[in-house]
Amino acid sequence: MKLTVAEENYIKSIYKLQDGSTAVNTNAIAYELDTKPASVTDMAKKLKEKKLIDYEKYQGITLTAEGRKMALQIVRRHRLWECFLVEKLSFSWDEVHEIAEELEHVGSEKLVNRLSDFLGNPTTDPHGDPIPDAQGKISKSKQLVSLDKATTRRLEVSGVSDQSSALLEFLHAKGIKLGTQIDVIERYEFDNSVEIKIKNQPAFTISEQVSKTIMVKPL
Amino acid sequence: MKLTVAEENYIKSIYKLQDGSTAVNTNAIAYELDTKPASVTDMAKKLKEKKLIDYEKYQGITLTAEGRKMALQIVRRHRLWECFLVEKLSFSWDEVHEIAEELEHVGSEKLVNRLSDFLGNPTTDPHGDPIPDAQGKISKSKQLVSLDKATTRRLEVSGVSDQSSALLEFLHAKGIKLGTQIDVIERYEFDNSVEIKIKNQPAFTISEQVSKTIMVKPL
DNA sequence: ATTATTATTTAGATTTGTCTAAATTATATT
DNA sequence: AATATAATTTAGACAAATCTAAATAATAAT
Repeated sequence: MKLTVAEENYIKSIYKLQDGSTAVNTNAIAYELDTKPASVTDMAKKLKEKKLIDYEKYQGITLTAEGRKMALQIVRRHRLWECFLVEKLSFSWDEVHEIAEELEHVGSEKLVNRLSDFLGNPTTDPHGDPIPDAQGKISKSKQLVSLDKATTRRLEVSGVSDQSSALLEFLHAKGIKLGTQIDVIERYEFDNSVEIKIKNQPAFTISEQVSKTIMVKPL
Repeated sequence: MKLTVAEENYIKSIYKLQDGSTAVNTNAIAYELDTKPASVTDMAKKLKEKKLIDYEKYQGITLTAEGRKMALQIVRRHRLWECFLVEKLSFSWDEVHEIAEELEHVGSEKLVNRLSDFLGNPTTDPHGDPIPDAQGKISKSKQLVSLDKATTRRLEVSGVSDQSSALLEFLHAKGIKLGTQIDVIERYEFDNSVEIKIKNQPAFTISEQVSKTIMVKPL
């Protein structure tokens, strides 16, 4: 079944918000897609008609198996294009999201699979998020910890859990990117800020807000 | 100015049909875009409003300077993606048009220019058509002859002037692709068919209809 | 020059995706 | 439990892009 761009964006948002098996509520989707709750209700009826979501009035939304399959395809396309943009076209980490947002809707099965081959069938995108394979299999989570919860001194940046341009630009400016090694100098309890150091740079402090979004693995 | 996909497709068709300075008529555009003349009239009003075309009732359509600029950008994007698909993702000559038709509407200046760099700034696409540069400069024509008008025996295929899948598949099946060397064995006057030979293959005959679409350069 | 034919436009309707404002249902608070 | 607040849905409207059918203009043929 061929979906419109709008339908794909709804499916993607529902997938993103539906963590585990929680039903997603109208307001959250509206906020995520920068639209109005009433529009979400309208679209919910269409997607239910197409059997991509389960939906009963006032009861929230969950993806059907079919819907989840579609979502994973879209996520796959998005993340593969992000890889392409970063690795082949030398875009920086923080520039790719919006462009991939457009490219992900180009729907040729063959194109996606060839692109994947061309990139060497990567399993994670430049933000550290896993890429579903052609069958829709995806490694469950990043199995990473956010910087504010990490327990070791020396860490490697493996992703960010927020993709707003504002944040990505901030990280870019600070020289924090995928693979960057970080030493935790100090944690300040009064505001949960963290002082960190990246090699060849003076130490600096980041807020709790930011440290919550930086996903790291211990080294 | 950001255009919708529909608007871009109209601009592209008008550019394609408006050879030299001829005004393009409603019916031709409708046929090209597989739509109805009435829809063309509707869109013509919008595009005139946006100053992309000159249009007076019953007088046909021509692009303004601004419209031509847009058209060249779209053509550039289309042809660069075709290069990418053929050269990097190993698509065959006859598969790329439809996919590029979708990719061409992804509108990031930076993306197109990076893509061009990545491909080594090619000047012609896999069909032999010239690619406009970032400033919209394009080498006027293919300066090639169609096979039915060629005068020399030995030729090299440099493009096709028709991009219907039917034709491209036919050529693919016959082993005729960009760069293929052809020897003209015989021309039959009664139906203008041409007997040709490709190395390592038995000779075969193609109709006038087909030979008119194959663009060649003498060797 | 009149008529026939073809091209083009208008008028009114449809679909998709959206919106606002009002009504309804669910949830939280006292 | 009654009421306030928040979430959700309905109803009715709108813009974009399209369509059909009818009307009008341009062109060709007699």
